[in-house]
Amino acid sequence: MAGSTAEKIMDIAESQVRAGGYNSFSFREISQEIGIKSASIHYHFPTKTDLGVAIASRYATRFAEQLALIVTTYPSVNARLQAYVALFRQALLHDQKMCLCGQLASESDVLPEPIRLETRRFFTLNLDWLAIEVFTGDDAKARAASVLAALEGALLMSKVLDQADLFEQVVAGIAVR
Amino acid sequence: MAGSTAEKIMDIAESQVRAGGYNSFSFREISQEIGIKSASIHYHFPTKTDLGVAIASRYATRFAEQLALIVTTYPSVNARLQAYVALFRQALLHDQKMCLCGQLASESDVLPEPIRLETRRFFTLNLDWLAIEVFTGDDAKARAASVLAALEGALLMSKVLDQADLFEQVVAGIAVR
DNA sequence: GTCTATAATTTGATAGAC
DNA sequence: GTCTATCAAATTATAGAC
Repeated sequence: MAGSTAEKIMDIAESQVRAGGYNSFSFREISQEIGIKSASIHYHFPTKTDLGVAIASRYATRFAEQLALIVTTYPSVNARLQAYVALFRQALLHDQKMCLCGQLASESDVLPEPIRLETRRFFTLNLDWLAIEVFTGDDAKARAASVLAALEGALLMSKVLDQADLFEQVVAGIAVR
Repeated sequence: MAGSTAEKIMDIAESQVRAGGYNSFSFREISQEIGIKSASIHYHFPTKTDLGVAIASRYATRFAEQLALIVTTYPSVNARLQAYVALFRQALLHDQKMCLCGQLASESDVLPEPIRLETRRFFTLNLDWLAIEVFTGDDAKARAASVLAALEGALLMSKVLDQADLFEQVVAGIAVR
């Protein structure tokens, strides 16, 4: 866990949210894990909303960077889709947790508005990317929605049932055409 | 909102959880909505965990009853799948919220064990039903997982983006074979 | 069954010293 | 940047009167 204190705070906050949701993480838990006092966190992130926006924004931006990298790396739409699926697989295997924005989406009704907007940004940028860089034709948007829904749902099921192979079973049904 | 006080409590609790998650609902909010004091809720449900188990168990049991009804009503696997999808569509359109157990699944890491078990029961009974009453063949389990993941993910996306047509786009890609 | 009263804990947040 | 000290609010929960 390298990086500045602010980055450490964000790393732990993201981990907590992905485990139990926005209302499940606290400044005190984060501070104890880092080894500082909870009051010190307010120096880096004045309010909890500020911290929530920061991790959601970072997550969406990092994802967008990965998507851009996929486009420049793979000319084939099949390879792009495979690499895209791998992004979600990593979330499950490496972190054994939900997609951060999938988690936030489930509680979007009670999120502070700025956090909800960042969460929406994640979903729209994913849908747009799939509908432009992977799928073609009249039903490109619909197919994009199907893929993203399947991946988010697969993460959800794999998490609650603690069965990583469920994710692979769902992934096996995903194809470009 | 008819029924006994206990049922009213469960109705409101379920609504709150489906909106913002398990850590987002409180005895005080429920009591204010009903018009009693929060202490009175403890008479019906001694602890918050008890209430959480009650609504998760009721949700899973009701769902199981619907599944049994579908089997006796429709002989065709196509019709069964269509009726199954309609169960999730109702959750979105009528309540404009997540599936209760989909919501609980996302926070399963921080749920009290009895609630997590009820949540798991919902998913296993759905997967088992789909793999027996709708799909056939070697990949029946995989196809069942794909359908449930797509539906849960579709609810998630439709909720956060506030676009009910996203659900229909995903549903359009679901078929028996 | 519901009430009042209260306890014990946790939470996000601020002020000011260092 | 981090600390101590403190605050106001919300939370689940209990005891006992009615």
